[in-house]
Amino acid sequence: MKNRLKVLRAENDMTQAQLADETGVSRQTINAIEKGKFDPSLPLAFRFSKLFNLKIEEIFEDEN
Amino acid sequence: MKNRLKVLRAENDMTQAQLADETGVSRQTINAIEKGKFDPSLPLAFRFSKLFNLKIEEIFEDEN
DNA sequence: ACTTTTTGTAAATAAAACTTTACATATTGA
DNA sequence: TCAATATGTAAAGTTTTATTTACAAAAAGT
Repeated sequence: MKNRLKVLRAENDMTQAQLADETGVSRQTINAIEKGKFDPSLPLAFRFSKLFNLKIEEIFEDEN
Repeated sequence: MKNRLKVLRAENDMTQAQLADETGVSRQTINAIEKGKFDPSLPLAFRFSKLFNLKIEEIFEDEN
């Protein structure tokens, strides 16, 4: 599962720590997701979605 | 997190076992998600989405 | 009424998501 | 160049998602 979090952060001038803070997870979790170590839970995906005003499908791409 | 899986199954005339089969999880997992015991992972949410040709947001509703 | 199919549920286990602490490296900026 | 901020990563632990086996109850079909 690919994601555009790094770009979205850049566009919104946010650090990993800020994004973590706004979505209620740890900075390491954001880093791990950006680095593709694991996928976020569905609830967390919804929080990204609301924060960036984008559909989940516009943030995450299910490869395969 | 609410979901419309039960209704979508009904509309598509599927049993929990069939949905489980088509999305690659166990029947108990489908039952638990329908009953609200837990939320699906993001990858599983994408599989429901593709199967029913609906956006994740049209299947799952993030209450709160 | 009886049988088959479907749904609900439970317990034990496994796997994935996420936390905390901690430290190392990279980037920015004074 | 030095200090501060941001990012990458690792290990150990907790929580959440999912599996397997198994059985009971409800619904549907004959």
